[in-house]
Amino acid sequence: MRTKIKEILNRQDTDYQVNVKGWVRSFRNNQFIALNDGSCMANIQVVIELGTDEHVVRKITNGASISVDGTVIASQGKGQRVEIKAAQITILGECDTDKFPLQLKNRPSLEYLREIAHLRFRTNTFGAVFRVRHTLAYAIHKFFNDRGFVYLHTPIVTASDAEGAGEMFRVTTLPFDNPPRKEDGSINFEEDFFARSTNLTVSGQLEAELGAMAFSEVYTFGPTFRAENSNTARHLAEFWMIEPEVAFNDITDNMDLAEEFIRYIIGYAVEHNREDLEFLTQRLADEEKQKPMNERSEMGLMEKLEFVLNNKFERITYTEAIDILLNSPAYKKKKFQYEVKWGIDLQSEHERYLVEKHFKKPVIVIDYPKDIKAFYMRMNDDDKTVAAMDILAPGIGEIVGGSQREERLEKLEKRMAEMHVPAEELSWYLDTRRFGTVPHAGFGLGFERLVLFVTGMTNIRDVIPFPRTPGKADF
RNA sequence: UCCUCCUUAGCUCAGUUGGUUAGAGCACAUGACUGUUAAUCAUGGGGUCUCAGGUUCAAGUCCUGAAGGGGGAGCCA
Repeated sequence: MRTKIKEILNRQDTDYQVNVKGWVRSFRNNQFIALNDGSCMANIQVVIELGTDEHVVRKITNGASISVDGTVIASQGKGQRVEIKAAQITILGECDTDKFPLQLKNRPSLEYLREIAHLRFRTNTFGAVFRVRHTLAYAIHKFFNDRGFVYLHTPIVTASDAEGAGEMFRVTTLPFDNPPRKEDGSINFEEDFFARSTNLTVSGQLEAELGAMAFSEVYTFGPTFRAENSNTARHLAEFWMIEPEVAFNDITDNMDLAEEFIRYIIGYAVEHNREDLEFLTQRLADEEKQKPMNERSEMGLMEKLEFVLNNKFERITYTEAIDILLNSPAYKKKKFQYEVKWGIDLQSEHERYLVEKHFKKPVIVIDYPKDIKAFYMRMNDDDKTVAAMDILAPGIGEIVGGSQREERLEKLEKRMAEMHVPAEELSWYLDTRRFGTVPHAGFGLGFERLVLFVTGMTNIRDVIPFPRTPGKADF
């Protein structure tokens, strides 16, 4: 019966028999094995007896997997509370140290580790990142479940391309070299698997709205796909998104939900992954030391998370945001590259100024001009703005995008016509407005951006196990 | 997609004005070592200087192009 290393390190007593299995992180002095099984950041020290079979000892190398039977005892040395006095060591899998790229004393770069993503889980950094990622995913389900939300599985293959959230990946079984064609020469998708053109989903929102019109509160949490040629540290072609949708909620309820949600899951991670987050805090601090003074962030990672937990998000309207920017020293000194005036979409530099310089905390911006937002967002009484909301986070930018949805059929149809959204393809969506429509609101949160924020990592490719980006789909 | 920077040993990096046989730390191998903590000590092996052209008596170093990567921007989550 195997015991997890985390369990042994958490127990207060000693002098009991255990079996542990894991991977060797280091082997010192022909005597001390640092063993890790991924259950926690810390290794356990295994002490081997004099006279252990030399054939076995020679195979205890960095990266090798072993099984150890022995006794947990109070450590005879400094540096750890307990250790395992080994009675029997079995080599499960040898590791050719000459070829194994991970060594404790090497400092491989994150970029290099990305090329060996199948092995990077065995490093402290990625062990911590993906344990935190797991905890966040669990906390998300727990948050919604505790509040009576139904987890709705929206389709991954979709015929809907009406939302316009981005370029889509086509799904087809038609032959590439000689697809069936119509008389006008266009490809005849009626002969395709689904008898129509289909794509990978860019968002589950429209389908989530259908569920909210019956269950009152639903959420989706699944993969989404965007075929944009985006090469940045904040974009992936395949990423996971959380999209709650709540009937009877207005934009203020929506903000309250989003804020409570973010605070809850961060708090859950801080509570359950403290060791990992403290390691990541130190890692980030070490990385920051490489930067010039003026580029360093004012807060450490743990400090930042505590700050978010203890401070309300700032809430402003788009119009107020524009005023702040127009009156900012940065604007007066012509520091902004892009023009600032009412009606523009806020650029990265504007969002960064508001979040990182002006408010120095997460900011919720609402009531955007209708022309820069999607057709389904609810028109405000001024007829110029819509009840949209974006949550902007320091270092990440937009982490949440949401809105109160337009529940009035005539207004929705009018907006769809203005924005050239094909109403006939979305008749199922419009049915919700025909049959017992209610005010409702929801938002989308990019899971990897949340993981970035919580782990203090800076590249989104380092917080998803196997990143898919333009030109890259390894593993 | 655009701008910009980078590519030298398994990894992280030096490499001066274009000039002899391209270096260091770590890793790895061999040996020593039973209380180590990124263990330590000794010895040793390890290079198509990303690739393809070009300039030159001479190119890791200069020029052109390609590929890969980083940072920033756009699109967004």
